[in-house]
Amino acid sequence: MPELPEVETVRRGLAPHVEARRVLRLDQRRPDLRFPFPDRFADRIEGRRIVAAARRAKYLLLRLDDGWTWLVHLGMSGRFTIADPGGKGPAKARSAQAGHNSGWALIDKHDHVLVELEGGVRLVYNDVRRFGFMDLIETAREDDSPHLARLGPEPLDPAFDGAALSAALRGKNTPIKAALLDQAVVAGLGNIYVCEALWRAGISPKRRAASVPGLRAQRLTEAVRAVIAEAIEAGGSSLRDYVQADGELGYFQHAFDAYDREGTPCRRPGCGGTIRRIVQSGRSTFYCPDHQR
DNA sequence: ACGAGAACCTGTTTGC
DNA sequence: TGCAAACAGGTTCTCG
Repeated sequence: MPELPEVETVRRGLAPHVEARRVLRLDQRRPDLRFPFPDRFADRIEGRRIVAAARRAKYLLLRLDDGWTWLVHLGMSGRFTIADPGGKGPAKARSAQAGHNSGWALIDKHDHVLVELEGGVRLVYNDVRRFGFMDLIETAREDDSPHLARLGPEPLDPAFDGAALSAALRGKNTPIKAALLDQAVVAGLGNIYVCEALWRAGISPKRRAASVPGLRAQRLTEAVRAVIAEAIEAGGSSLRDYVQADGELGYFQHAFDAYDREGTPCRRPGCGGTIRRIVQSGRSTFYCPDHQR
């Protein structure tokens, strides 16, 4: 899934196509994704104008002109793309497994929400594993919504500094790897970028979170910031499912130093270590035992 | 109260 | 070659 850089890339891809456009039709093709859709979901969006495409952590926030925000989480395999009226490009990127014709050209069986906007713009939300979800929240009170209320700082926000991270990690016995995946500590990191940030900061993923204060925490915030900024710059990572809004693939995966590099030489100059894979709270961690302490 | 693990769902890769 | 187990970017709930 999409971690913060991928969601930001999707946001940037969608924004010029959706902003200031009215939603003419929304076709919700099943009652739920990870959770049920809110009541009268399509009715409450059809006829509204999308005034802005924003993002908080891994949430895409489409601001509507009636004071509500259409919240989208892509889960592990969600894609939100611009459909090409000609059926090429994104349709191809969505791996056109035989679908059926619904008046929207050929659709995939995992295309769960189809949207038609003014000007002939069509959006497709596709999600194979259905871990994603959508909701409608009041824009003025969105910070109090259950989805957003407990999120920590954005990694690129200046408020995310060494002192703030130290404070968030205080008293935590869990490994630093797990702590960074906690969206209340810092919002938007996932398995890949946590591994990358720890590699850069030279911190062992097994180290107790509370033992990363002061200078180490400072270095860690800088590593997180750099990894996230570079990944956004590269248009995100393309693993199995992820594609940008226009169906193009991201490039950051070519820059991984740790993630999915088990058994390969550590790329840190002069290190000489070998990347190892371990499992922490049920998920793969990739790190270099030599320079990550 | 905290932290580890399971559960949610489908598709692809790996290993015997 | 074939089949089954392992694994995949996230979040949330339960259990100890």
